Amino acid sequence: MSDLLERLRERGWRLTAQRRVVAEVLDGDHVHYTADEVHARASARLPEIARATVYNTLSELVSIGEVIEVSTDGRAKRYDPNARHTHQHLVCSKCGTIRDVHPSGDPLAELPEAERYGFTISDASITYRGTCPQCAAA
Amino acid sequence: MSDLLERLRERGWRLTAQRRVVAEVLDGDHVHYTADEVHARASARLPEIARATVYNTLSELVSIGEVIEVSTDGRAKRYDPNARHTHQHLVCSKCGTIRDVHPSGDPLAELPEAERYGFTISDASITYRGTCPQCAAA
DNA sequence: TTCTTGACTTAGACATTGTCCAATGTAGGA
DNA sequence: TCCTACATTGGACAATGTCTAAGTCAAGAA
Repeated sequence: MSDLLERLRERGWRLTAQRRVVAEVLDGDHVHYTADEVHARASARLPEIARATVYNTLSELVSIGEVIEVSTDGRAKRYDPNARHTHQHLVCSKCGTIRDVHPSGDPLAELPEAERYGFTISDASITYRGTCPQCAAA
Repeated sequence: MSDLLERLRERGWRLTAQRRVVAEVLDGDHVHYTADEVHARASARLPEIARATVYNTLSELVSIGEVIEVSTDGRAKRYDPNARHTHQHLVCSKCGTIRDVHPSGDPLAELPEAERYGFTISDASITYRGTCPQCAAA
């Protein structure tokens, strides 16, 4: 994740302790925390970090494309740092767990011209829903 | 939409004025209101209808599969009454307009077994994002 | 190194969306 | 018509996110 900090610096960002901590929390694959979870984990390392700062930093990371915002259920948005490799999401309807998955087709190519209504389409995201093994066993 | 009322009656639902009004508001294709918009439109016909009643009725319609809940942006969920025909959604990133669309492939079939992580998958939804003609012109 | 400055952070008020509950009302069967 | 279980109401509450004014600080300049 230090390369993320590097990229941020190249964009002229001021590297504050708060931003560093948020970036560290988001480190790793298959991480899909809510803003609140990011705040909780960041607080563990930097107790005085403000909620607003976490929201600000997450929004900035999303706007420059380093992190993807995932809203699967109308509850809290989740933040997915694995933005450099296109992938889709598999969500457990019961516990809300999210996995990154890689389907075979290209959904963008599968939308006929007649179904585009003049839109300029930039992106397609697929959400698979089901029950995870843990919840199925319970 | 009177057939919806008929189906509800068959399920043993009590047909109250409030439920009737909510069903009427949801009548038609390409309708994707938020709960608040449903409430506003229902209030126009039945001024004393409570917010909680609208939420209750919408939840019930979703749980019996007459209406689909769509959360495209982490803001308010939208309610899509066109549930009997499977379809996907095309969302304008600027104004939030939603259109129903029908891509060619079957996303469920495109998720390899190795990418299912033991989940029992029940459903796949695709959200296309882009800019609608109106917003592109502005 | 120290200074300066504009960007960053903070705390808390506020906004939006959704849920819950006790009291009241009523649809539909007896 | 009367009963009663189910539905509705209104308002409190909860969860998530946004905004603002005042204070703080990273990083370049001198």
